[in-house]
Amino acid sequence: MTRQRRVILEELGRSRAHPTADELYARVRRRLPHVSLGTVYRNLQEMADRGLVRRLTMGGTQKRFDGDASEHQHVRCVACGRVADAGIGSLDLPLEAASRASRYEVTGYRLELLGYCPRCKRRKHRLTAAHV
Amino acid sequence: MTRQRRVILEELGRSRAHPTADELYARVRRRLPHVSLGTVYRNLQEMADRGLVRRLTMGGTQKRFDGDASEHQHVRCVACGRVADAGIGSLDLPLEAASRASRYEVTGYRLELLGYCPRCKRRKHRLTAAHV
DNA sequence: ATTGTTGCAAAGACTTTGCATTAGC
DNA sequence: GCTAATGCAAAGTCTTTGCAACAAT
Repeated sequence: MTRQRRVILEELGRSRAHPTADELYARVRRRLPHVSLGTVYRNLQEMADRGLVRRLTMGGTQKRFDGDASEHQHVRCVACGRVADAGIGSLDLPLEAASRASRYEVTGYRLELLGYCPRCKRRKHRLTAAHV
Repeated sequence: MTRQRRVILEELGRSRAHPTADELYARVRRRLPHVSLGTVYRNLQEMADRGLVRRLTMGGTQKRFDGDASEHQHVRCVACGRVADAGIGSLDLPLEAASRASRYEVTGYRLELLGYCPRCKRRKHRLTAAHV
């Protein structure tokens, strides 16, 4: 447990914003100015493999990270890309039906809710390609 | 409507495999040996914007494309990355509840089912990072 | 002392783009 | 002939990695 790793975990845990690696890097850098992006990636990778944090594949081009590793769903703002907890837990999806129809053995799912964040709600800009 | 665009669309429509851009490129190349990857990307982008094809953000690192633009769900094999139609249409998810809990205006969702394809079903390898 | 981690920079993987040339209508 | 699309290659974006120096136990 190095200083870097501790600070990375702390900053991730403290953020409610599901930051991308470089957003987290910026935060960590305020406390450890000489930390490198590679270290941030390496630690996130490591901790995701151990199940301490979650790596989120949302619709944008960058991965996001969540200090809360428990099973829960997220909403992404299609206007600005912001991500938040959706406040709903696991769902009862027709995995059986999907298994039969696809001939796969369907064992789980990944869900991403889409919408407009409080800030973008009113002035709904056009979707920018970057976030779709 | 250029020759390239026609062939790209044809090959995408013909494939049931939800190919990545480079997989599609390989197929198109068999018919148009001098086509460039850039052209494939440009046309896929263009046609996705027009709603003629769908660009799928699955769990892997590459985007995949679907010649069937209608609303339907997909399954991805966590062992080999293969993608297939899940055989289920739209779902009735608690978008209202999510809206209230998150303060977003939740208007839609993106779902990806996970499992093992027929080929990988038996010898379930460990998940490779590339496809998770 | 040993082992794992860091910083740095370079390399990788995937996608987009500038530009002169060519094809479509 | 005019406009839009192509091929090529370079550039971009995000992420991973090799390696010598360094820190943790």
